[in-house]
Amino acid sequence: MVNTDWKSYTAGQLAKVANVNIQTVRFYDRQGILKPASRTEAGYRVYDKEGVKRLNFIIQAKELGFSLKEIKEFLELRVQSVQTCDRVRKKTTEKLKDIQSKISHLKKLEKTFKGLIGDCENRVISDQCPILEKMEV
Amino acid sequence: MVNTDWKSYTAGQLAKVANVNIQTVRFYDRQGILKPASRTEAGYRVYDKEGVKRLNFIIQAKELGFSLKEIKEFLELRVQSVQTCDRVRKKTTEKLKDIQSKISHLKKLEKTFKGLIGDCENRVISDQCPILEKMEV
DNA sequence: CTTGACTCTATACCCATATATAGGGTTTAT
DNA sequence: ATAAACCCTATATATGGGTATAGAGTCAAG
Repeated sequence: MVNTDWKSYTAGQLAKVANVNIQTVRFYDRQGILKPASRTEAGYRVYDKEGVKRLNFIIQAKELGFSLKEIKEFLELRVQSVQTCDRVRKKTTEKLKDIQSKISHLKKLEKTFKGLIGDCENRVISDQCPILEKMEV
Repeated sequence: MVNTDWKSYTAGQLAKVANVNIQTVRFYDRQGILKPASRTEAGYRVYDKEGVKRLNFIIQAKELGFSLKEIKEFLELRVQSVQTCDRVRKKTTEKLKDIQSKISHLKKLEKTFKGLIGDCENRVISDQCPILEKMEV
């Protein structure tokens, strides 16, 4: 029985499914955040499903305002031994705070935007910047 | 009675309170997102509290993954007339979706990170990337 | 066994977002 | 009235995150 769960992708195919430029895939490889599972004899990159997942994670994290450097750190976090555990917990806890702060800021922004839509519907006319007016920054 | 609520800031003072480089303040001015309330005779930028709010908003929004161009659009959103209303509502609704999608992604990430800290505390050792393992992207 | 569509590396280029520097004017405290 | 500490503009440089191009190899279909 063949493992139908194992699908491989060339750099170009991976780029296509994730809707990015092939150069971006190669760039991420060079940055050390999207290494292929292997290479063919001819040197072609071979990615598996993990690669797809990884690339999608990178794209998503970028949209959330994390830098490639931070994303690299995320992807490198792992509890390989009891020794590394403390370091990982520290780093993770730190990043968790970032995440929670982003969520809370986004929620404020969400509220502000909803208010703006409401004003819009009620024809509340004003020349002030409603975003700044409403945000209790 | 003097209006003690009206405090003014030079570019340098504004930079200081927001903890950014003064060049950044000037850069944002040039980009049209942080225009001073006025200028002195000598051409010095004069900012008021609104400027402080505005700069803080810019910094925060940048952290949430919005570009200066998007931030500019945010700050320009206003219901000045019934005519502009539809455009504003459309734009705002669109951006609201962005915001909500970011919140939902961040919540997943939050969950993943919490799980990772838990594993760490329970000494769950693994060589896999826990972030990708746990994320149902 | 060649043609078209891929792949590779290396290198150059690009845009957004700053930061630094040069050269000069202004303000303020002494 | 002068020195230190600001401010200004203009311009050059830096950094992150790609994107494009050149030159060459690989692979599958006809």
